[in-house]
Amino acid sequence: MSTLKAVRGTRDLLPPETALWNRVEATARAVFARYGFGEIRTPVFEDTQLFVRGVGEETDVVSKEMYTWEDRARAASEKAQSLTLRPENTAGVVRSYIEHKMGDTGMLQKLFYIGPQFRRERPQRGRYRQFWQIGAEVLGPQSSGAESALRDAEVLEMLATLLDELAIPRASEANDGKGWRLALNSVGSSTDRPRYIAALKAALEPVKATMCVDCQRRAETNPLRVLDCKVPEDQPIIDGLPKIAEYLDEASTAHFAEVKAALDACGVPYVIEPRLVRGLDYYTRTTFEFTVALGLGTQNALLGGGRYDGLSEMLGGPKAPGIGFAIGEDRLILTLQALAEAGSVTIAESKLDAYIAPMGAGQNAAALALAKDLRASGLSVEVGDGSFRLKKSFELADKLARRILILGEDEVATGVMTVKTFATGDQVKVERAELGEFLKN
RNA sequence: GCGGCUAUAGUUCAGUGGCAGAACGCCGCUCUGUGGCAGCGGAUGUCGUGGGUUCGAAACCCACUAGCCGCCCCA
Repeated sequence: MSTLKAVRGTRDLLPPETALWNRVEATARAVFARYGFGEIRTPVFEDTQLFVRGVGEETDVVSKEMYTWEDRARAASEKAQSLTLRPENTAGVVRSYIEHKMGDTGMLQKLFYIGPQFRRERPQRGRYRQFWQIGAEVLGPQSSGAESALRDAEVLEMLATLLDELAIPRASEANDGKGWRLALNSVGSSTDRPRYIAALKAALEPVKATMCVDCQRRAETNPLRVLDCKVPEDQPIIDGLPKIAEYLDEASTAHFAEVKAALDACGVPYVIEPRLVRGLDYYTRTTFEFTVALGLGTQNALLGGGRYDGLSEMLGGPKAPGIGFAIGEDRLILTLQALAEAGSVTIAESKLDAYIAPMGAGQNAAALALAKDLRASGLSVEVGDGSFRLKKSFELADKLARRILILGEDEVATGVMTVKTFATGDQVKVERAELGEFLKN
């Protein structure tokens, strides 16, 4: 019988790496809390229609990357329902917002989530079929100010703060651009965008034959993607294409200007990227992407997001403008690991406070009882086995803990423990009553 | 989904048709209450899976699976 393995594109996260995941999540939670966000947990699978209507039927995510299946009908009267593992979480959050009538509170909703998402793509470093996103959404009725450029800037400033606190450097000349970089654009309102796409298509018509084969295809299927082309020969042509900025209406132009002004006021660096187009249909106005050229290869988008003023209505809900983002947690971890490898951040390996080495199996019970007391006082403690030779206990202890606590017949009888600190090599006798205090230093 | 590279010990890898290897790690001993350093010894294993070629395959061929790189797209 062949052994079973994690299915393609999925993986096990094991200690000690999970400690890093926990640290990242704890940092994110702490930052989100300071900005007034509360946690939301939505189901991992939803009605397929949520993504078809929300994300967009023609997007790659929906048209070819979803895990979709027919739920079984258990009774003749019941209809089989098409269900899908969530490929992203914004649609689910907005569905929940509508379902629980959060807009009726009149309050601005600030929600964050941390959880797995699923897309059936070809796996690669930084791209998995089950991957994790840390995301947040700000949305509400118009009277709550959800549409304000202030919210865009606040979200972006929060992200800059989070990355700073995770010790991911900002890109600069000093670090050869090996830090994070915020690319910003506005794709206009839901009426601006179709007008722009039509103009783009028209402008491409006479010149596309001279472009690369990929662009010839994109000109037909998805003209916006032509802007992303990296082929050097195509750049002059692309530079001559209409710019989205020329197609923004007055309100969108003003909104974008306000976002930029607020970012300037907060000291958040950004680069306007007129070519930044995002693949999900719900984006309007502000779109952004944080990239980092470190540890990710071509999957260098660390997080992405944007405004989605029409999404709630697309899902049959009330008008509820909003803005949100999703961080690729897997990619964030890869970035931190690459930084650690380069020595610019340290991923602290956590050592236990003490390792108790009973001398002989006869001391095992006393060792466990001592461990219980020390653990109750908040210390992290491992208990060795009395049948191990002392040399082996020392070797194990040195790997696992900062100190070794030797528990032989003498120590049990006198109540005076022998404690050795590995870093200094100091060995002292400590009264059992003072042991907890001693080990805390 | 397309193209390419790769798969050998716990890990990183060497091994171009003739006994399955190195380093690190692991276990034991030198050393029966003292780790890190050193010396000596030991075990590493479905050579990714299945088939084929061959007297003989880890190696050559085919298929499959998985990872990685690029494309598409995205987090």
